[in-house]
Amino acid sequence: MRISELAEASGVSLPTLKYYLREGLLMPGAATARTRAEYDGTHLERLRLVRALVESGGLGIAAVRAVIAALDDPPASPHELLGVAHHALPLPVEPIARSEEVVGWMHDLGWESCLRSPLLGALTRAVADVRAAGVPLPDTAVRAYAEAALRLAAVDVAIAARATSPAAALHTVVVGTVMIDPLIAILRRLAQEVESTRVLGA
Amino acid sequence: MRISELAEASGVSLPTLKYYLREGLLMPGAATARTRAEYDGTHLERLRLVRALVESGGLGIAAVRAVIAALDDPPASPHELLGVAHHALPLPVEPIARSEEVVGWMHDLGWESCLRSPLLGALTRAVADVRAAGVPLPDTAVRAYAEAALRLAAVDVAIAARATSPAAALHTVVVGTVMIDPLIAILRRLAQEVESTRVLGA
DNA sequence: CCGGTTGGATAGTGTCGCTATCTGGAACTC
DNA sequence: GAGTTCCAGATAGCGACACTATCCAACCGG
Repeated sequence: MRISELAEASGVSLPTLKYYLREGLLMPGAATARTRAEYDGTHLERLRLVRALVESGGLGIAAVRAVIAALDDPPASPHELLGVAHHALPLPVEPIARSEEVVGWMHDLGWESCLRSPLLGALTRAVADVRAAGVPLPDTAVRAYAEAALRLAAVDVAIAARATSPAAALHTVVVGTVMIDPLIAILRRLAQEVESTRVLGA
Repeated sequence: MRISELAEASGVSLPTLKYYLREGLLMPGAATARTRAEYDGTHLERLRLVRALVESGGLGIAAVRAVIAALDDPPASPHELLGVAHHALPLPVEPIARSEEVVGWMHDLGWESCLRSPLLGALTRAVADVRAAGVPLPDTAVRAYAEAALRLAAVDVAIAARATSPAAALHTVVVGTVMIDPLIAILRRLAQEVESTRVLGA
């Protein structure tokens, strides 16, 4: 299809398509002449990915480019997969130096495999920010959140394990990680309503 | 303290302080003269809240203003508390018309108390976006996510229940809801590493 | 009584994600 | 083959946002 058809099929405006081409978020079509190129389903798919990452995932253009670069260059072993995925993704908050407290939590939880993760710096920052905002956050609460997070992660891994190729698995993990965050945020708020009516009665 | 001292104590630049005053995010100090005002600990506290909401929570100025307005006007009953809190908070994604599917999920989960929530439109959108990005998302996965979300919410409610006044509870719920989202996102990624090494072996 | 700070107002900055326009050329239509 | 439509590539502009800078008159502290 031609670019105008791609615009119509994807719902993305033609100037925006050109912008994405310039920024390298969308690969060029097959040139059929010096002023004509042919686009296909892969372009449509890529566009859906880009729009989803930007709109629902809240990623910036540079972050989307990094994600795409990672997806185009999948690791050989499933072992490195998460590392590549998490490295391509921006952190939810700016990390600071990891605190003793969070390292202690990792030990308590038996999460020794995370001790080298740069995410611990982000976790330290997130906890500090919550407390700075005046919300009490005892050890037990973090522990409970972590245990619930493990259940979330079990679902994530189960979904990713169904992928048929490393490339597909990487796609699922990267996109799933960033796009399911808002899904979980919404489910959490709904669950708060459920839980609070349960606790407080009608 | 004077405004310049407030700037130094809070780490927020003086022009930014003036900006927050203009935007109504920071209440005016007690005027000691026509060109002099006195600020105190409450201003420092408010500033910490604003910075946390903006930097860690990712809220815009308008959203912060709405949150602050809600906090300054707490509801009488704990029953309305969540409604006020959720109403003041921006949705993680732009909602669309709720689908039959998500309504069905609410019934399956026994979450009938959510059937009127505007969050269902956002949930519909989030699910559609995940699928548009090419990640399979079966019923069972959403169900499992929802059950984990219920555990998260149980912790939220337990934290909020320890507040001593409706105003404090509202503060905890609003701030906790928006600021703990990134915390959960980070814990989820750490848990993914744990879970994947568990499943894939070393 | 005078240098330095303050409140209030207004204007400017940098970033981001597009959006609009221009140009030369190619393709389709009749 | 003339007329119309479309396209790639390049450049410039826009609107929102979160600040940031500057100016001025008032006023305090020494």
